[in-house]
Amino acid sequence: MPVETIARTRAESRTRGKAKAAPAPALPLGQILDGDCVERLRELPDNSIDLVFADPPYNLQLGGDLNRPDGSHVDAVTNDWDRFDSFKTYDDFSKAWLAECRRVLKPDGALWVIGSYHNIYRLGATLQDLGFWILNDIVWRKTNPMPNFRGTRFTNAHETLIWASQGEKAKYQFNYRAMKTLNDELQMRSDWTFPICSGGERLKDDEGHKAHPTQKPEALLYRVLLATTERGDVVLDPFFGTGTTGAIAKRLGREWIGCEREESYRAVARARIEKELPLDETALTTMQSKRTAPRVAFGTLVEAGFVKPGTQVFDKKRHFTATVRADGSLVCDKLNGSIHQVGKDLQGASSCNGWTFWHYEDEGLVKPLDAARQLYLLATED
Amino acid sequence: MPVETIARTRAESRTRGKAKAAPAPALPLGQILDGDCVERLRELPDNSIDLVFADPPYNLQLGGDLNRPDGSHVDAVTNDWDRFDSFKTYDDFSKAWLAECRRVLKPDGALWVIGSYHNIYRLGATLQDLGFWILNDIVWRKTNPMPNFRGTRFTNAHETLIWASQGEKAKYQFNYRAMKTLNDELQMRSDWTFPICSGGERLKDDEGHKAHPTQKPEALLYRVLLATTERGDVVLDPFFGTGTTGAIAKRLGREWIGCEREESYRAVARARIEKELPLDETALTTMQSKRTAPRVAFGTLVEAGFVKPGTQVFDKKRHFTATVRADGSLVCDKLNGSIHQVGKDLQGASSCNGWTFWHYEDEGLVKPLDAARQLYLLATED
DNA sequence: ACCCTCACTGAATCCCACA
DNA sequence: CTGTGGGATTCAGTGAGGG
Repeated sequence: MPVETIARTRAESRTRGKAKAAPAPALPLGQILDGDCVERLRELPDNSIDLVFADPPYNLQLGGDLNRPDGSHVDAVTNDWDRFDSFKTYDDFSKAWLAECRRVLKPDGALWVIGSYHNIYRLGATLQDLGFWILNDIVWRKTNPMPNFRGTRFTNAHETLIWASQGEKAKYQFNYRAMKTLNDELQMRSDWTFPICSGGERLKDDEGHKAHPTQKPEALLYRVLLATTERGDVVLDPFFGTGTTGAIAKRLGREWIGCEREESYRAVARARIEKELPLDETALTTMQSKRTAPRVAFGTLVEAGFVKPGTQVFDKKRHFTATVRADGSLVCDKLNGSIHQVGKDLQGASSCNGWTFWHYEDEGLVKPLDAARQLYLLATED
Repeated sequence: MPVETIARTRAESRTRGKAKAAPAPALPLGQILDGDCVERLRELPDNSIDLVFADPPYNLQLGGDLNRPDGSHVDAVTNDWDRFDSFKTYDDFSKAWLAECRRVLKPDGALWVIGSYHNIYRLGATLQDLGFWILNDIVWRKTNPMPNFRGTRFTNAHETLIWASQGEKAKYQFNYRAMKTLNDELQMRSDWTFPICSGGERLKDDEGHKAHPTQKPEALLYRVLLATTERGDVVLDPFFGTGTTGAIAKRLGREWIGCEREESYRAVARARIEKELPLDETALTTMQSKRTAPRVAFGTLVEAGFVKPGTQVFDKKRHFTATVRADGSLVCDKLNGSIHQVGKDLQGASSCNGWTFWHYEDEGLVKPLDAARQLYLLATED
């Protein structure tokens, strides 16, 4: 059975009953609602949202100041919006906004929440109490977490996301194939590894201070939206902050609605999303492709002329350089083998994704081999 | 200095107030209590346990004859449970055994629970409600999880552990230095990677079927006990299963108590622990934190001639220079006081560790004062 | 251009013995 | 109980600046 047919059959068999072409006109798409999210959500119609992504206050309850061993001061989250008197207060708050989310979500919609050990057990229990059905919990492993400066506990190196449907029997969107492709043809697991949001991605105010204390990395939202929405879906973020959800939704061709109480955050988010450009049709189609993306061997790209034998490939820091041979193997000094094998041996690592490890130059730009694979997939699709 | 001596000295200097040498005679050390854990825990004295490790069941239908804490009978299979009823029952059950654990734990004891997204949010919220204070949550990343065969969700590749103390202000045992050593001199993080329990480690019955459906890997218990107990501590496991906790406790020189309702599991556990051999003294000695080392006043080093009065000391960048006086105080311009005080004032910092801040020259080499302290400790041991 | 050093930073429930 | 003060404690990354 041709893969395309399989895919179309699956698409046709879906019964989420979305009306993509004509979303309810009342929805304030592409807007950041101003004010308390529970109140503003009340104004939205029932059954109108495809996905909620929520990054609520964590209720950190920090003690005194904290200094690094070098004496410098740690800039902690001490904002008013993160202060709650008790678990009861926090649970009541959670129940209120989760219940509104549940109402505005379509029956086949789904919800993501993110938190740390301070609040995630409250949130998880509350959403279960409300009838949400947990599909997975996801661990975001930080490659560069803040250390535990006093040596008192384990380094808190992860945050937790919960993905839940409207109920045990409810349908939900999961783009299995897109996730498997993204993960080099292995099933996407429940542990995701990303750096924290820093560098150029971290939004700053005019004085160079971070615009928001807890800005999330775009890669996280990218994966969430790619995994659990379709093009044109409406994504709601009740704690919009500086608008990472909106920016990535726009990039991926999804509609979005945000709620945010702080005008300073809203202003940053508006400017940011304004600048964001949607990916073009072809890129989105590839990513979203309903056909089963065939597994592509590197050798196929060489065969097809997308990578020429003799091409020099190198890692990002140009510590290693290898040469592509006609059969799709690499050679570097005395080592030779697949792109994965050689990358692994050179680094002395236990494994290596050659698609992302090796790079080549194309029109003066350095690109990962994976870019060639995408081009190939684009060209051979029809 | 032999490590044993260090360890003994440090252990003696600790003030957690344990009575290691003579644990309460009533404790059934090295025994697997037969029956419902809530009932059997009631027979244990208050404040007698150092650590609880619990791997509670979440498929409550396993037992078949489940009783609510109020005594009413629940037939999980035939009763038409609604969601609320089922969560309520599970939460009541959790509350019952967690409360008993809380009672038998010493004030400075701690608790571990392990679970998956099915039950961990209930457990985490319940233990918080009871007053336990979460110290970390830990993600066990499985190197070889069961794939999601139907491609409907992310591969569920982890389980979650929660580590909690008796309360916000309560003390707890954390062997920071041992963990850092175990992790190649980097702080141990909150994500741990282990394979699932399989191969020779997986206990089988006579017919080759696995003896217990959820046997945990020994490596997991090894790290838990190494991190949060001392030698001689009493570890309680209320859901003992095939006794991984007991086996590793015995191996690591910890005392243990188990509860298990199923005779078949108890039999497997007894045989297993019987065969387990404790590690010897030398192997059990772990890296100790400086925090537990005997305290040496800087003046003692001056008295003992390890640092001569009049010695010039300076910070690493030689921004500051001070002179050692006969009483072990430093003087620099108009400032004088302890090595810590002067370092602190000179930098305008909130605190300063003079041992590592100040340096001196010895045979042409620049060394921190801490080097002199180490020499003194070596020379004066025993 | 490249390398090296230094300064800075990130959702953090972050000390403890002794007087 | 509180207050005092000794002194233990950090990883990956970005970016600026100098050589």
